[in-house]
Order: sequence, then C-alpha cells, then structure tokens
Amino acid sequence: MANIPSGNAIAAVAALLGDAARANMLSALMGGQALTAGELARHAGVTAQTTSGHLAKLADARLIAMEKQGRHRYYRLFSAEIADAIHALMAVAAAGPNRHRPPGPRDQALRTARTCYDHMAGRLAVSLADAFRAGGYIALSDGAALITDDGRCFFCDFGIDLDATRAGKRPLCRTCLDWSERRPHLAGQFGARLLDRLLDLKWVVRKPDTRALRITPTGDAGLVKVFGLSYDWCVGASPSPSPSPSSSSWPARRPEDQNP
Amino acid sequence: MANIPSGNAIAAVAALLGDAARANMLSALMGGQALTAGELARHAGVTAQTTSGHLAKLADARLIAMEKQGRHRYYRLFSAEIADAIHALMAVAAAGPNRHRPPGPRDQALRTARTCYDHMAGRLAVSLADAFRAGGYIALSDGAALITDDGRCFFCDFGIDLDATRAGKRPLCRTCLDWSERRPHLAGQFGARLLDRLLDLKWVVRKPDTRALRITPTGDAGLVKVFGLSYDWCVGASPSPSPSPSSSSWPARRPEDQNP
DNA sequence: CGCATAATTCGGCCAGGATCGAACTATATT
DNA sequence: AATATAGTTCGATCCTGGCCGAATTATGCG
Repeated sequence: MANIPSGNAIAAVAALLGDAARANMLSALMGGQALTAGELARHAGVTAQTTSGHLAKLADARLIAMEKQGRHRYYRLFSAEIADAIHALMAVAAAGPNRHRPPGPRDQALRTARTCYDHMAGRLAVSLADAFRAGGYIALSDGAALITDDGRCFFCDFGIDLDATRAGKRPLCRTCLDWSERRPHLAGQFGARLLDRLLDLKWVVRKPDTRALRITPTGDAGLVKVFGLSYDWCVGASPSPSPSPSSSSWPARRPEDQNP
Repeated sequence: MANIPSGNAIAAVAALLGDAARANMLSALMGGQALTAGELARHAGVTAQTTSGHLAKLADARLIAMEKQGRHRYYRLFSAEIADAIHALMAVAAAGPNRHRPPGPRDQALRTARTCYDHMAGRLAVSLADAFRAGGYIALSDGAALITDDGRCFFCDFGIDLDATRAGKRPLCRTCLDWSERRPHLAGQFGARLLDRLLDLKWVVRKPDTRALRITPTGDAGLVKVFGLSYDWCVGASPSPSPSPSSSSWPARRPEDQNP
C-alpha cells in the first residue's frame, strides 16, 4: 500500500499517453513546432471532434499548451519535462519485443537530421557532438556533457551566448540518446540554442510536415568550415551537389539510399 | 500521418503504465528489489488473479522480468530504461495541475534517504553529490556530471573500481532530478555502484517493505569522516543518537518532523 | 499422503472511454 | 450580409479491458 498515490499519479499521466490517437499527436509535437488542431487530427488519423476531446484532456493535464491565433489554435508541448517523458517511452518502445521495424526509405531524411522537441537529433547531431568533443569545446563522458571554457568562447563567437542562458533550472547541456543513432547528441538549453542558431543562419531549415531538417548548401559549407565536420556524417543522406531547386522539397530518395 | 508508427509504439507502452494497478506495481518495483506476485498484489490493491493478468502483460512487453524461486515468482524491472521512463513520468505527474500533496509523516523517511531503482535518492543522495563536488571528485554543471581523475582514485580507494565498470553503453554517471529534493543526485552506473558499496559496508540498510533506507550508526560516522558530510543533510530526519533497538523498524515519527 | 499457500487460467460482468454524426460557435473572406 | 473554414459541444453507440468468483496447477510442510 506504500506507493499507491505515486502510482496513481503515474497512471493518470501514462493513461493520457496510452491512447494511440493522443500518442500520435504528442509524437507530432515532439518536432518542437506548435501545430493546429486540424494538423494534429491528420497526424492522429481521427476526426476533428475526436481530436478536440483529446486536446482538451491533454491541455487539462498540462501536457500541452494552447495559443489562439485567429481562427486557429496552436498546440505545443507544455514543457521540456513532457518531451523527456515521451522520449523515455520511445526508448522503451524501441527496445521492446516488437522490435522497431527496419527503417523504410521515408525514414532516411529523419535519420540524417531532425528535430527532437527543441534540439537536433540524427546523424548531424551526433556528428556535431563528436566534432565539438574533438575540438575541445565540450567534455563528453558516458552520457554526461560539460561545456569547456574554450567552448564557451567558441560558441559565443558563433552567436550563442551561454552566460545569458544560464538562468533557470533546466540543464545547460545534457546528452540525449536517440533511437536512430545509438550514440549521444546534445540536448538541454545548449542543444536548443544551437538549433535556434542554425535555423537563424539558415544552415538548416525545417521540412514541412515532418520533424526532418534539410541542410542547406550554405549550411553544408559552414558545418565543414566552422565546425570541421567531415563529409562522412552524411552517409546515406543526399551529399549530391546537384543544383538544388529552391522549392521546399528535395528528391524523396535516391537508389543508393536504400541500404539500412 | 508521418509519425503514426512511433506514436502507436509509445501508446502501447504507455497504456501498460496507464493503469493504476500496474502503475502501482511498477512504482513498487522502482525500489530496485524484486518482489513476489503476492507482494505486488498488495501494493496494487487488487486480487491475486487480477495481478497475475497484469504481470503477464508487463512481462510480455518486457517491462518486467520474472524469476522463479520455489513457489514464489519474483518480479523486477526489466531494465534501467524502464526505470528512466517511470521516473520521467513521475516528474511530469509531480509538476502536473493536481499538485503533489504535501508529504505525510510517512514520507519523511523516504525524503531522507531512499532507493530509486538502483541508486540513491533523497536528502542523503543530494548531500553526497554536493560533498563529492566540494571535494573535487565530480564536476557537476547544470545536470551534467563527470567523474574527475581525483574522483576516480578516491572512489577506487573507497572500493568502487570505475574502470571495471566502464563497459556497456549505460552512462557511467548521470544526474537524476528527484521529486522530493529539487536538486540533482547521482545516478547511472556510478550511482548504482555507490549504493551497492554503501549496502555492502552496511552504512545504509533497506527498510522492509519500503524504498526507504536507514542510515546505520556506522554509516553516520563513516559519511561524516570519509565524505566530509556535515550534519545538516539530516534536517527533518532522525539524527537522535538514541540507542537504536536492533529490531527492523525505528520510531515511525517524531513531533518535530512534521514540518514540510 | 493430506493440507496450506503461491500463483495461474477461465468465464462472465460491467464501466470507462474512444469514436463519430449532427448541430453549434467563432473567425476570416468576399 | 453571405459563405467557408477551424474548432467545439452534445448525444448515442460500441467495444476494449479491468475486475472478481470459481476452479486448476505448482510447491512447501507436517
């Protein structure tokens, strides 16, 4: 009888995540962008009425936050803690008995670079973590991450003032082990600021309707020049220097991308 | 439609945690000890038949593992990832709108020192983290933790050989923000080894039927002498040097323990 | 061997909750 | 004002899944 209250509290939250429709909505929100009720309905595959009910419940429990804008209502995850919890559940699900199926071609873009709530994940993120470590800007050891004094200067020069971000109880820099790469990348406040900065610089841009990120030609050059990223991070991605059309979508896949 | 599979996978896991009976069982297992089906039934407040069904589901999904021993079946959490996920949900639940009620007197022992799956939590754990930091054995920065070279030597002398533990993908040392103290304590492989060592030395012992830990007189002395722990960590705990009866339970509470 | 205890399986009961159709409110567009 | 779109509320339906009673299978003890 000892832990009943804490167990019930867990159950209340988990039950909200335990419905397929709601889980898919939250999963979509893990991209970090606020989405409208309609978009979430499409993600979940249910009607608008049903979605409305779900969103009300999620908002009531403070799992998501809502902001009205015109006739749209934008929903986003309520906090980084929520994202953490969802992330932990994804890790459990991926390790479960019904193994995460091999990645379809659709997933290639996601594996290359994507957002994970407010920071980056995928090959790009892992390679950046490696590069920062090699450059002596961060100390990485078994899941722990510290930004060195050198790193503090370096990132400040790059446009990320970490001293300004220090406030608040959220970890400055922590690692995040992802389902695609099995190696850690950078999360926490630093991870969030880094993504912001790369988006500002337009080194990466969000692909519409996905969590995937596209690395722009500028970004490609910048990553190599400023961070010393070698090209091998983009194995399986699209390294082709083909004159990219300025339209928002790139070729869905290329033949040689097929292998796992 | 993009994230449907991952959403469904999350939902499957979360649905298992989303039942009060199962959540209470798992919550009980967060103490780190394996429990029998009967004990879990009592924790959950349901009959044995119902419990059996729940345990089968949890085992099927690899959230728990079972080991037969005579006519008992001992259940434990399947992995540290599961514990992480439950922990993350606890954090969300604690931050939720139905605020975590003020701690009853029962909780005082838990707040002082308890297990959190395989490591320690509560005031003791937070104070240890502080002491290690002050001693230069670990570097703590905003949720990240690194063991220094000094620390490696020190802990080796204390009986924790970290080089032997390095293998495996589990983080060596990470922090864990708990619901009671709002400050980080040490988890990961190091956290687990530390708890093991303190139990070996009998500096702390498990209190039966709870996640609470009791600090023995030996432990009290050792913590002060070896780790330089000051007495202020036990505010609200039972610092009384009363000749402790050798029986398993100590006085349930003392009047001055009442304040939050 | 007989008895008690631990745990499971089976079957039936019942409630909570997910879903959608239809009607309604609010905002934007023309 | 009329129309279209975003979103919500209400009511009815339906089904999954938790729960227990009863019976069954193991294991330990005298």
